[in-house]
Amino acid sequence: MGGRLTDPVPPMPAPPPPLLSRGFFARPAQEVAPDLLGCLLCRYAADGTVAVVITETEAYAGTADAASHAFRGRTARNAVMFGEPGHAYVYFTYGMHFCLNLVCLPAGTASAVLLRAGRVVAGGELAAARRMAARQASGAGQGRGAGQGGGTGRAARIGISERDLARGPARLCQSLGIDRALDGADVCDPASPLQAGNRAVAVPDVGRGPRVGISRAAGVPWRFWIPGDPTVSAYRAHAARRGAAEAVSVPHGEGGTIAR
DNA sequence: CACCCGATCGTCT
DNA sequence: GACGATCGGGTGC
Repeated sequence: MGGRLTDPVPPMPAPPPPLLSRGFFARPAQEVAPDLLGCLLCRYAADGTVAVVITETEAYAGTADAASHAFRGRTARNAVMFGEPGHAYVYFTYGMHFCLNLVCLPAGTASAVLLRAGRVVAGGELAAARRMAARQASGAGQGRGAGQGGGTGRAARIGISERDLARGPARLCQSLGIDRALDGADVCDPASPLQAGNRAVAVPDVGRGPRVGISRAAGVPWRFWIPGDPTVSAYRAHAARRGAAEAVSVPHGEGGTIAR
């Protein structure tokens, strides 16, 4: 599907609510993360606009945080995290997914907030189309898809519920059409393809608990969410390494540095 | 509903 | 040469 080159570019909607300031992001990630709940995230693209209200976030404290991509210092991949606050740090993971972070603290320090989930409030159809395309592209299920509904199989069924459009960090990126091309985008710039706006909904309460899917610093409660919101993703502990021997003792006393 | 597993490849050891 | 800041489908209780 998708637009033809002759399709007119949709007009940019009126500017979203006041954008978040650079100063908003120039704070520790663990302070910014809960404050981002309820805020808007708008993605402007040639094929349309999609906006979400942020419902779940996680803070990563850079070189001081063993779970952060910046823990071991600056590399080509995480360079944006060491730059100005208010920019997008987008990374590719598991060979097929993208995740979006917003950089915190002044340049020179690496810190960021991972956006784990959102509620789509504009551009739902486009978001659903992107989600479907992504699922199809990754060869959903056991190949063989072509056999049955193949040829005419178009939109006969709606495979994605509204709540699942941006439920999870990779799904959120799919719905918003975010990939590495947006690494470094300034979300405080009104001319940017990705912008973050002030709170669009009240957030009377904030849930807090351990971050999802990490193996190091697994107990640190730096995940934040809007309690009761159905778009918040499910908690998953880090997957145990398959094939890894269980009782293997550390060959060379790693010391007692294992924080549990 | 709670696990379990495979897909897939860039990044860092 | 492992190991992921994941997702979706499958199995089993």
